[in-house]
Amino acid sequence: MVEFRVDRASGLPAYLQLGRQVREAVRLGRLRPGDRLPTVRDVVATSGVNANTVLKAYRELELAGLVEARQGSGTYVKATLGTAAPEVLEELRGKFAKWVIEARAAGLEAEDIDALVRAVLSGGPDGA
Amino acid sequence: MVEFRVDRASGLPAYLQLGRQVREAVRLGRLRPGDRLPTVRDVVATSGVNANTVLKAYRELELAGLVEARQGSGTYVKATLGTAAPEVLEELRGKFAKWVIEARAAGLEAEDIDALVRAVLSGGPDGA
DNA sequence: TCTATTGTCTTAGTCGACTAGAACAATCTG
DNA sequence: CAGATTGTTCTAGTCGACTAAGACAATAGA
Repeated sequence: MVEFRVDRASGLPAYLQLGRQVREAVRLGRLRPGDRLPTVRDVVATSGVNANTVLKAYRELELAGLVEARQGSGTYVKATLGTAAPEVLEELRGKFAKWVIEARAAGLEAEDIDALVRAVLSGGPDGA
Repeated sequence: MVEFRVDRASGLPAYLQLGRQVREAVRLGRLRPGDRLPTVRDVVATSGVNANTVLKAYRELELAGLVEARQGSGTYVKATLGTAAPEVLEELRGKFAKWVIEARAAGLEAEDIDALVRAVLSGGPDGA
C-alpha cells in the first residue's frame, strides 16, 4: 500500500504531487500492475485534500494509461514504467545512499545536496 | 551572471522558481556576495514573466537577508549559504556525475533516476 | 436482493499566482 | 545638471487550484 504525502507549503499543486508519487512508486517497482491505489476517500481522510483534487490526479493517471478506475471497486495499476531491473535499482540506490552519507560527512546540509544534485541532473550549468 | 530558466509547465509558481535558482546558485558558489543579480527588466525580457512576479521573488530573497536591493543600481547578493568548500563540492559533483553515467548505462531513464534520487533524499520509504 | 463501498459528477465559491500598463523614486553616468 | 537605468508601487483584471457538500452510478460481498 502506498502512503501519500501532500506538502501544502511546497507550492506544487496537490494533484500533481499525488500523480508524481504514483508514477515514482510504479517506476521504482513499489507499485505493480494489479495493485490497488488508496481509495479516493482514503486519500481525502489521510492527506486532507478534497475528493475532487484526488479525482483529478487519478483521472490524469488514467488518461496516461497508467491506472484503471473501476467504479465500486477501486483504482488499479495497469501498466509499468521504466525498464530497470529491481536488482539494478537496488544496487544504484545503495551507491547513491553512500554518496549522500559521504556528502553529509563532508559538512553539506540537505539543501547543499539538493542544489548539487539538481544542478547535475538538470544538465544545466556545470552539469553533465 | 546567472541565467534564469522559468518552466511554466512545471506547476511551480514562477516567483518560487526564481527564488530557488538564486538560492542554489549562492549555495553552489556561482553567486557570491557583491555579485549583481539580473535586472528586473532583464528577467522580464528573458523569461517572459511579469515585473511584479520577479519583484516578488527578489523581495522574498531580500526579506531572507540573502540579497540587497539598491534602487537605481540593482539587486546584489549580500550573504552566503552553505558551508562547503568549493573543492569539496567539486569532488562530490564529480562522483555524483559518475553515478548518473553509471545509472544511464544500466538503462535507467531520466525519470527513473529522478525517482530514485528523490526517494533516497526524501528520507522516505526505502530511503536512508 | 440488499447494503456498503467506491468512483463520478455538479454547483458554487474562495484564494493565490500571474498579467497588464502605467507611473514614481533613487541612483548612476556623461 | 540631464538623461538613462533600476527598483518600486498601484490598480484592475484573468485564470487555475482548491474547497464544500451533496447526489448519483456501478460494483462487491453477505
